[in-house]
Amino acid sequence: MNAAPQPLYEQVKAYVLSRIRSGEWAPGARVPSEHELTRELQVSRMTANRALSELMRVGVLSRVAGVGTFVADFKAAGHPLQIRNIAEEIGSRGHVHRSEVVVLERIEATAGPRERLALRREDRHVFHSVLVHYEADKPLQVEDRYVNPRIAPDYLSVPFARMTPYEYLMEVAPLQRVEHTVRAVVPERAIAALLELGRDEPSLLIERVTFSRGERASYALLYHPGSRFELKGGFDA
Amino acid sequence: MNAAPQPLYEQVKAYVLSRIRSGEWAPGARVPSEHELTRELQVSRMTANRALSELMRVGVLSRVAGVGTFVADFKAAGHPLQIRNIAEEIGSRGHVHRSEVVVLERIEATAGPRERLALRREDRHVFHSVLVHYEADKPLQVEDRYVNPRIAPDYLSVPFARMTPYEYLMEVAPLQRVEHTVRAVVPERAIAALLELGRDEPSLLIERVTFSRGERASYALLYHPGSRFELKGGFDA
DNA sequence: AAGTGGTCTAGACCACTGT
DNA sequence: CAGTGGTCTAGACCACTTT
Repeated sequence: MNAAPQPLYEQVKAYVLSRIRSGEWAPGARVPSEHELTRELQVSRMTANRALSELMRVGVLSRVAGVGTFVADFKAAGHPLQIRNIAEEIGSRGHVHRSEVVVLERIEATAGPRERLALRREDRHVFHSVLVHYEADKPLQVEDRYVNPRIAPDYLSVPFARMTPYEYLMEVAPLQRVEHTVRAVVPERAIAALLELGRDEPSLLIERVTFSRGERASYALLYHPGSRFELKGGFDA
Repeated sequence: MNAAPQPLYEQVKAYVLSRIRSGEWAPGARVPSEHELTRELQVSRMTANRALSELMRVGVLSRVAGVGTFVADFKAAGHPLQIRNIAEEIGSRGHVHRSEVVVLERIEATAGPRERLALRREDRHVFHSVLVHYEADKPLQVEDRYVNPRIAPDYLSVPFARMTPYEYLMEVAPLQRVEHTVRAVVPERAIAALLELGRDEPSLLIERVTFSRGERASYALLYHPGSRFELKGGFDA
């Protein structure tokens, strides 16, 4: 995987993340202090500090000066300014990602995908997949995706048990541009059921069109439970 | 060496940012190396490193080991979540903006604003305003805002018939940083009524904290009708 | 060879928290 | 009071790039 050894602080991060992932350190639990890590892992305090600080920055840990470091209560948060692989995002929060394929098919292109993928008249079909992504066994995203067959002709035979559609598309089609729209909606019943939402519970919907090699590669509707998902961002003026 | 209010590395960041803002260091220009900053600003190399690394992380600088540090090229595409004045935004769509003040008061700080504005113990009160912004006579945003009195002591006497809270705050407090969170919610009844929403209609909620002069200036809850509002963005990879 | 950023150490002082 | 995280220093070694 990576011939070069990881930096020490990355090893410390991995150590902490693995303990969180295994459930050994549950949300709210106390994490060893910098001083303790210094002794346990034979690293300097600055190195322990860097590891814990970075994990705090990405929301995995919560630190209070004078008190200690704790596993953060998890609240799923995506970054509106980045496109991230949801599997990676969940992993970086110290949780297990799992996905289920609900639909994987080739269909006649309907108006919505047709328009957003800017299909030509002779393109009659598109690939269509619906997956549910789970974070710690709770549904976090329903991914309703339409794929341009010109870009990914082998889409139907991708082993989605082992990789996400996002990962596959990144492999076969260099990402050029992304456009997205964020809305609050009450999803239709089928989507709500997959997200295990109650009646009239709101959902954060991200509509995303990706471009590759000058063409529209994929059009995805990403539904998230309003109660468990938020987009975070920030910037300096 | 450090009796200043801001940490040293923040001062170094401010130093670099001010030179970039003034145009002295244009995009692509070389920024002093860590070693040079060490001499120029009388800080240790680790401190200079932290400042430059953090500025790289947020996209202001670009660093290449063995080469140097440079001012990053501006991104061609805008951020999906820009801070915009809602009055301007509505105006740019060719519609009439109008707003109504529902609440304008000084209240005892409760836990939410207290935490998000990082108020000190001696700060007991905050300013609180609720406005409804209309686009072509339809409510587009309910702005529920808490303001740090240290930053805007005259907030209660601002003529909000003529300017938005956003405009006023931009005048009295230079905007330094913004953090926001986007969620899909069903708003409480009072908010829903102001937005003229039906029961269980979803709303896109933007929570926004603004920073000025190193302090948290304002904390706003911006509710939008899910059926009539969306956030759009895009960028090139 | 000289300069750069990336990392790491072993100390240090501080403000704050809990007991 | 002892423990915590936040910050800071003055060194150090490394891999890398440019001259």
